[in-house]
Amino acid sequence: MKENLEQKILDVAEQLFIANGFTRTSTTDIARHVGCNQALIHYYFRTKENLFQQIFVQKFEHTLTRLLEPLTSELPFDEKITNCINIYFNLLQDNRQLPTCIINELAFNPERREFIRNNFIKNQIRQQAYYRYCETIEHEIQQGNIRPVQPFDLILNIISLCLFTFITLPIYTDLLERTPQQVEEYINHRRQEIITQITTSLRP
Amino acid sequence: MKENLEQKILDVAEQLFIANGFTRTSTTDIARHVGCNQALIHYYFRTKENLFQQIFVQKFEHTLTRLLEPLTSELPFDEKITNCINIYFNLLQDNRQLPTCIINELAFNPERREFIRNNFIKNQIRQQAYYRYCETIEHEIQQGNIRPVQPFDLILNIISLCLFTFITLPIYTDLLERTPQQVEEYINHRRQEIITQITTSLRP
DNA sequence: GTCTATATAGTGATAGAC
DNA sequence: GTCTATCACTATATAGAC
Repeated sequence: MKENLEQKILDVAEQLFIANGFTRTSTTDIARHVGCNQALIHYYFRTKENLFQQIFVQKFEHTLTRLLEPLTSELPFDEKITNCINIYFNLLQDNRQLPTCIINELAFNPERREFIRNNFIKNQIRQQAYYRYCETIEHEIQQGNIRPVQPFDLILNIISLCLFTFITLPIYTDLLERTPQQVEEYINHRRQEIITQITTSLRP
Repeated sequence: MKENLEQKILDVAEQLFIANGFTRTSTTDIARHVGCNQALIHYYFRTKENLFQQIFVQKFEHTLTRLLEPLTSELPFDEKITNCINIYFNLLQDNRQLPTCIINELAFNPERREFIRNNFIKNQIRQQAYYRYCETIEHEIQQGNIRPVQPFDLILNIISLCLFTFITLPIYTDLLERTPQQVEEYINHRRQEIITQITTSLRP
């Protein structure tokens, strides 16, 4: 039963950590949802911090990779941007609470930033992908296809607009009393608006 | 000493809550920073929740008002947008951790959204300011001065870009190992980029 | 590997002396 | 109004039986 239970703890913990954050999730909580004793959580992962970090690192790694993929696709440039935003939105629609959790942990916890800095920044494959993306942007600017913009700024603009939609989604839903269907419509509306917003802002 | 101490507790609590969030701040923490006993916090505010809510509501109210002000200024339209982003950036530079705290509390705590919904949404003065802003946008669109855009989307775009800069500021600083001076340069760079980004995206 | 029991520490909150 | 002492609770983590 070992393999199964360890994985189940990971799955349940992931769900609870993402939904409620690290401090709001207790090992007792996790155990109850798994259907086992609280001591077992510590048997497999020794500390709550270990358990969290394992999940966090895996999610972070995965997200970082997925973010860079659409930037280096072989599509023509204007389609590439649209494609990129669409992929981000698809990704976010399947992981609505993840960005809030990640940003939250990184914003409030210097040690977690320290950890990420030491383990993720110097990934060569990702760096190459990023350089390739930068070259594309500079090429498009030189060709006069888009306005002068720093590649890093463009990424920030896209991520800001996409992520913010989902970070504020519970707020939007509850404060404006939206039905689930209205929320889906809102997400797709924002998706289109952001595509328009980014592409029009890039015109030279 | 009453008046002074109560105010000092409020000040210290505000600082700690904004820096670390509600769950990460204990009343013992607050007392230690104030230089008094922990029981005193409860003497003045009875519960930690009370203390937090008092600060939170005041900050939220204040922020909401400040956000609407620049949208209804008497400036010509193109200056108005620039002015608006500049004011938001000034506001954020003086309250760098506030948006993370507010969004965090609202994102993870349904009761706090419920509370905000019941107490802040139906403010008549703010609603009038918002309607006035909407009319301006629609007028500019009809005149052909800007592209068709829903007023709510424009606000969301601006807020997304501005807030995200500050929400991710600790991450940017630590992960890329920026000096304080570099961080200030980055903020001002983003300020200019966002102004460019929004204004160019509005061209018809 | 899984359980019960427990050590240890921290929390928010209250009672009561001064 | 401010303090000490303490309660009731919850948390993480570990020891040890099975």
